[in-house]
Amino acid sequence: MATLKDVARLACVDVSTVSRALNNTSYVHPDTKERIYAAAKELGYHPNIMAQALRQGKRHTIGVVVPRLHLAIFSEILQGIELGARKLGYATLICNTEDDPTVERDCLNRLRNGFVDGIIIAGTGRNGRLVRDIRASGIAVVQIVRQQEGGISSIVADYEACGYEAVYYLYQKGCREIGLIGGSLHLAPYRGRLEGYRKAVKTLGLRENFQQSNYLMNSFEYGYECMNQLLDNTPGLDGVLAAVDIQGLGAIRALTERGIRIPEQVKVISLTGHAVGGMLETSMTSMEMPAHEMGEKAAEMVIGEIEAPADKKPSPQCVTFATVLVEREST
Amino acid sequence: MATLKDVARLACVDVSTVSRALNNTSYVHPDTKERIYAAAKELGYHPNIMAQALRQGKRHTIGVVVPRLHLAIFSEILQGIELGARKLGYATLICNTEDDPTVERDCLNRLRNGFVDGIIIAGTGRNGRLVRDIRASGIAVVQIVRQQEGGISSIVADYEACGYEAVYYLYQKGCREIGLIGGSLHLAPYRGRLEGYRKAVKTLGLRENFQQSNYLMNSFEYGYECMNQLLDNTPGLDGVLAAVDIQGLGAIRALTERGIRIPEQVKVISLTGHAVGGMLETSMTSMEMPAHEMGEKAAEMVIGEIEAPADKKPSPQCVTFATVLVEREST
DNA sequence: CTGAAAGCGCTTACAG
DNA sequence: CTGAAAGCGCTTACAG
Repeated sequence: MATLKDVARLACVDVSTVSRALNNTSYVHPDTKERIYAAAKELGYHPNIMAQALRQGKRHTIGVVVPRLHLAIFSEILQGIELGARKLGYATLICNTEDDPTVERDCLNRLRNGFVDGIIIAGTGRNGRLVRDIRASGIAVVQIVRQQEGGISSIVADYEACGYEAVYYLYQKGCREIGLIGGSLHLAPYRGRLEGYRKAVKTLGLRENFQQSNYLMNSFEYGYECMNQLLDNTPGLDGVLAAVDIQGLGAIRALTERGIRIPEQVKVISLTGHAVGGMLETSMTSMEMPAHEMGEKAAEMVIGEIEAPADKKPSPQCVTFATVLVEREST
Repeated sequence: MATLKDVARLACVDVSTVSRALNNTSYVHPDTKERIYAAAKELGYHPNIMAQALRQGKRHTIGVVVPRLHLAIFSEILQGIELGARKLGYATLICNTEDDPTVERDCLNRLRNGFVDGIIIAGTGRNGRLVRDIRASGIAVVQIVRQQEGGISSIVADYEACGYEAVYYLYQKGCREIGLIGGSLHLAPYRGRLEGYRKAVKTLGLRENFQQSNYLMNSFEYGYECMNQLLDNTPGLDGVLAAVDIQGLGAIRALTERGIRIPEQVKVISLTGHAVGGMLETSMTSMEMPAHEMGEKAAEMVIGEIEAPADKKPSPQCVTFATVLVEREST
């Protein structure tokens, strides 16, 4: 790899002049400039980002830490983050933790040590202390979807309203025995949806049927298992909310296997819709969060925080997006 | 952020001693060591990776460039890459290009300039020159899935066999008029599958029905549109191969809308199965490549290349994995 | 308009 | 066993 020094030698000037010419950071005589450009081109010069970053203390890069990418809303959010970051001249580095706190810890440590100016995280919730440390050390942090730490900005959907409205929707469609397939309650999104569900069920005078399972939270099996449990334990069940699409697929499979017709006998709605819901044979009604927009907003927020002068960093804020009902064939 | 110097000052030793102690790179008196550890802990010291990398010329990080993550095989391959890299002490930085050559170019340039020791890429095929340049500049490169540049190692599935076997399978199931939904033929995987399809169809004395569309290649609409075209143009169609799962979903939708029953009237098989195929209401028969294993292998290869001494870098090699038929309900 | 020098935070021969 | 020094590749006051 050619370095500044190589270019300087070839162009017969000092490295500082080369730096100034290439960065347009002060006037350089046009002739000199031309010689420098020619030399840089001839050598195929590319600045070493590590050295630049070390020197400048800025790398125009944000890190994104997500629990999973495969069949999850995060891959959609990511597209928004990347777009937002790109618009503002930042690049994006993604770390996928598979919801493993140990992996997450390693990712965060790696990112903090000079890789990025800011971090957007949908965390496992098990590294709160580390996240706070990182923020305290001057790296901008924004939480997305999974809000965990107070005092740190976050972008979320209105999970409670989401659960609440879904119940009302099914009720209005005629359901009177509605189940909820959930997830780990130490995570805000699942907890919020349960609360909304409870509130609605209570208000409507219905029974509460909340079902969890030991399978991996974001999985087909989780939905399948819960659906079977609900069917066994709840005579008259006629509607079910699945926390995420992939659970919904499992639920649909369980219903199909028992010969139960959707939506005639049981209606199914997913509380975290992403594109896949519309592609199914019986397409799935979903509450959808504006994933793309939320990602873009997160990028804007974290970059805003990065670029704010040290004496007036913005206060942490929480932006809540409404979810919207997308009606399809499963209800 | 505390630096080596801060630790040195607090422990009353030279920075070089601190470096040696913390890295266990030569003997340091136990007492000194203890003082240093205490100091590092007290200050919450974390080494600056940029500085380390600049100094050592190694960063123990590989970059992964993929065309998309949402609903694609790449998110599954990624899990394998990450596991393989982690096992060997490397971290992974992911760049998602959305199959846009311009974005890809920027990603590659960013990665080459000091961010990573090696790159695993499933490319757009439009930055071949740049990829070769990067490799020539000493950064290890491995291509995955999409083999584009000769002279650069690659990990692929046997696309031709995949297309060939799928046709034979459908034939043996009774199909006599088999269509293929394809993708961009400048990409090796699509081209290979078409070749296999053609060969099989010819051998069996069947008609060739290859269909493309103008929609985004890896999309539901692509499959939907192609399926409708095939149905309109091919009386007696009784089997169809979709290049990727998501096209298969579109095809199934098109069939369902016309009241055509799967698999009784038309059988559907996907040539790039990933987990979603098994989760559908009518689960989809697929040719599956060992995505996880391929990812892990790619990580091993690129790291092997990184760590080989400069005088005996391994020669580029191409590893081909067999795809396996997973029979489900759509055939 | 340009050069010489210092320094970002680290590692690593070289002495001792 | 430890310190002083050089240097990775860059940028940026400071002179001139």
